[in-house]
Amino acid sequence: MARQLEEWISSERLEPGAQLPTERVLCERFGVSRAVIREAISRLKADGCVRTRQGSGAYVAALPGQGSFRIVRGAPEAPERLRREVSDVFELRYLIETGAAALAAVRRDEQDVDKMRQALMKMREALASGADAVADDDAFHVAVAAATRNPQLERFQLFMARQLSESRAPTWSAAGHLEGWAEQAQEEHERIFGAIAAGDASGAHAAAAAHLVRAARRLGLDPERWGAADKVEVER
Amino acid sequence: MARQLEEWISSERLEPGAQLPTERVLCERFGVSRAVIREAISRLKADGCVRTRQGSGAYVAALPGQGSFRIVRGAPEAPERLRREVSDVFELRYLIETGAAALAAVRRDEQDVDKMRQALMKMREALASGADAVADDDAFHVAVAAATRNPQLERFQLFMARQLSESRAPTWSAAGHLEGWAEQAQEEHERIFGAIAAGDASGAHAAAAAHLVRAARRLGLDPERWGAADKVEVER
DNA sequence: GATTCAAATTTGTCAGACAACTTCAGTTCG
DNA sequence: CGAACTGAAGTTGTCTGACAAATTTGAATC
Repeated sequence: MARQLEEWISSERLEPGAQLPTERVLCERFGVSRAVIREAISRLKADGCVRTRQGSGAYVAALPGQGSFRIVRGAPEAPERLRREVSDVFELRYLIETGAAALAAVRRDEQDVDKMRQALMKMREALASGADAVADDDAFHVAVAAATRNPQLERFQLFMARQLSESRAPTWSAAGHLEGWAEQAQEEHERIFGAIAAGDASGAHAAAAAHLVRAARRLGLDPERWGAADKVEVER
Repeated sequence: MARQLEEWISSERLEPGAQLPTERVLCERFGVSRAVIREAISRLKADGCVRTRQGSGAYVAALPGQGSFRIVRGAPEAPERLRREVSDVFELRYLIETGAAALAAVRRDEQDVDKMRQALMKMREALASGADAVADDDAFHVAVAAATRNPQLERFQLFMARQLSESRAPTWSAAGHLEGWAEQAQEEHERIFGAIAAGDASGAHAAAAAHLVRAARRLGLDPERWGAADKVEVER
């Protein structure tokens, strides 16, 4: 229902600042009661794209999707689109996580290192027993983000981890263990950890980059062109 | 009100899957009517951290803030916190936009270049007339993101631009013109544009980095430690 | 012990009412 | 004539009570 309203607003090309029809009008237009309209509007308010003023009306604050960032999933009937989306998200991860690893290497303290070590240990155990360690995989990457001392970065990593935890499933599945994917991922994690613990920013950057590229390959994606993003002249 | 409920859920340490109290109970607990509770819950549903099943109840789907990413603003009475937050967001921008510029240099087509050129021209005019060109500043950065051919990246840029358009205001204010900030920004933009148009990935990366560092300085932030994020060994 | 069925519970929706606030036209006064 | 005041109309915010739809629960039955 809120979805319908949102789409209607989009289709109506209401620009920011424009006033929405009154609740009563919307009730008639959609053939529902005021309570339903109000709940739909409150969802739009939560999304940040509508603001209301008592006694005045409801106004468009921003276009849908700009108030908050969320990863849109392609419909399940479009596997090609989904593949493309996952690939795009991985590229975004590449930009952020490689930089985050480098920052973590500079700013981490003993507590951060401990958290990473714990996650690594759990993954090592899972590796031996053939168990599933997706949660620990997530925890490791979140610990790295937390070590940057940048809460915004940490929250973004947390957010992406949740959106992408399915993408880690193949690595830790039965097939993943057999193929050696889990072992390979573990090795990559250890290398990232080592560089961060040693305070080696460029090493951490490189290790994170290698991890992401290989993770993408394990998912059957094509990360060949990402490299352009860090062809940097070392100026310092 | 929804904010209160969300904080209550956080403070209650309800884990994903846990059931919320019934609406009637929440009514008593908060001393409001069912309609208010329902609107608050519908906001939480929009945030993706609560799901409801008719006849059964409401359940925690994810911890608050993980369903969608949004930049939380510190309360206006805490300028120090706000400064820190803006600084953190700029660091995030640094990671993403420098990489985006490099990718754009590799993937841009003639249409992308046109859009950037147009935004630049408008800013140049604004520079001459002393006008405000925040919108064109936004448009330029969005055009760069669009040129990466990664819709996720573009949407993220769009999202951040909206959150941060206030941070561009000082540059284009009357004071900004007098201080030469607008002119300085224009120069930086031209350099980014030149590198992208020429297909020079590392140049675009460096130009974007310089722009962000200087923009941060114009806001009185301290971007000294960002550099760690791209101390990369050039391996290729 | 397993199944079936009805009652209780819970969310979803509807309708009407009033309070709080905004807007605007008409009125009044300087 | 202009400005300030006034009040009515319109709009959102909240409350109340009711019923529909779905789920859960528990007792009766086989």
